[in-house]
Amino acid sequence: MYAPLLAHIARYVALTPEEATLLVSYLRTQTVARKDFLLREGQVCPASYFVLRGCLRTYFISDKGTEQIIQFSIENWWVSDYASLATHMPSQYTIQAIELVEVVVFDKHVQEEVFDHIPKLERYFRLVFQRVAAAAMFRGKFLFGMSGEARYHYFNEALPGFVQRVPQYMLASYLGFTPEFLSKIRAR
Amino acid sequence: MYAPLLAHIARYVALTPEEATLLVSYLRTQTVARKDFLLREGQVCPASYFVLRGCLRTYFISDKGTEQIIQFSIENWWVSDYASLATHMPSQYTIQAIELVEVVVFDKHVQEEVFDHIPKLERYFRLVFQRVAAAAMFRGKFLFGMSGEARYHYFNEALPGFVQRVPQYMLASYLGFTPEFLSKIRAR
DNA sequence: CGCATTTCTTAACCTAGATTAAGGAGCTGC
DNA sequence: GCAGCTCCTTAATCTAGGTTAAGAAATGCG
Repeated sequence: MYAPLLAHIARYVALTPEEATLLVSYLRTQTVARKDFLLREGQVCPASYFVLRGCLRTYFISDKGTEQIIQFSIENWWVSDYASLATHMPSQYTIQAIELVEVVVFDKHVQEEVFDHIPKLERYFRLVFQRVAAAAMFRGKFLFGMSGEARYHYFNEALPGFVQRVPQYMLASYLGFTPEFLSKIRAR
Repeated sequence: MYAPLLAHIARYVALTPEEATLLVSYLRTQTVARKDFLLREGQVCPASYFVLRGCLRTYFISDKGTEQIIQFSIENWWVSDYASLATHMPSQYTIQAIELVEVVVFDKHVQEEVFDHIPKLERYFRLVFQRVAAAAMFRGKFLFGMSGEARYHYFNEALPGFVQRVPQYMLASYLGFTPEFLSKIRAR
C-alpha cells in the first residue's frame, strides 16, 4: 500500500525500518473515484497527496467560466495547493480525479510532528520541491518558447501514452489553447 | 554582509550563533555589474544565489532569437537553474543583472557538507521551495486566467515600484507579450 | 441495448496580440 | 557636448488561435 511512496523516498534518502514504520503510522490512503475531488475551490487545503495510482488534474475557473488546467499529477507525484496549505486561505484551485485514483494523504496537522521525528524527510521534500522549481522553469520555456502547435507535437512525442490517457479537451487546456484548435492541429 | 540572508533564514528556522557562523564560513558574496551575467546559457550552473541587493532576470532565447524572460529575482530571493545544478547539464537559461547586484553564493560543491553540518537548512530550503511551488501555481493562474492587458494592470497595481524599476521591454517579455503591445496598453 | 451525455471534429468568422517600419526621447560613453 | 546606442511610441497590416455553431462519434448508465 505504501511501498511506492517508500520506494520514492528511498531514491533520495535512506530511511531506517523504524523511521519507515513511524512515517507510515502517520499516513493514510484515500481512494478518489473518477470525477470526484481531492480539493475543491474555496476549501482550505488540508494535506499533501502522493499519487499511488491514477491521474489528477489541478485547475481553476477562468473569468470566462472555462476550466484552465495548470497541472496533471500521475503516479509518484506529490500534489497539493501549497499556498493554501501554508496560509490556511481557501484555495483558488480544484484538484479532481480524471480516473480512479489512490493517494497517500500526508495531513497538514501531522506534518510538523513527522518532520520533528524524521528530519530526513525535510531533505526528501527539499529535493522534491527543488525538482518542482526546475519543472516550473521548464514550463516557462515550454509555454513561451513554442507555438501552440509545437507544444502539442513536443508533448505527443515526449509522452504519447499520457496523451492517449487524458481527454483531448483537458490536454488542450493544459497546453494553453482550445479543443477546437487541437482538433485542427491533429487534422493537419 | 550576510545579515539579510541570516534574517531571511531566521523567518523559517532558528540557527544558533555557532550554526550561523559555520554557515557563513561556507559562503561568499559576488558583485555583478549591470548587464553582466551570473549564469550564461551553456554553462553548468555552479551555485544557488541569494540576492542581497539589486535585480536579475532569467531568460532564454526563443526560436525567433528574442529574449524570453521567465523570472525576475530581487532582494531576498534565491535564484539558480535548479535542473542544471542537480544534473550538471549545461543550462538553457541565462541569468543577467538588470542593475548592480550583490548576491550570496552557495556553491554546489559545499552544499552537501553544509546540509550535513546544519540540517536545519534542509528545512529552510524545503520551506523556500514550497513557496516556489505555490508561486508556480499562481503564475499558471496569472498567465492563463488573464488577458495580456489584465496581466499588465494587475502587475502594475501589485508592484508599481517594480514596474518603474525595469525596462518596459523586459516587463513585456515577462508578462508574455511584445513591447509594442505594452505601449499600446499604456496609451489607452 | 438504447438513450443521454460527453467528447471530438469541422468550418466560417473574429480578434488579441505580433510584425514591421519609422521616428522620437532618453541615456551612455568618449 | 555630441554621437551612438538603447528604450519607447505609434500605426498599418498580418496571423495564431478564439469563438460560435452544428453535427458526428464515443462513452456511460439504467
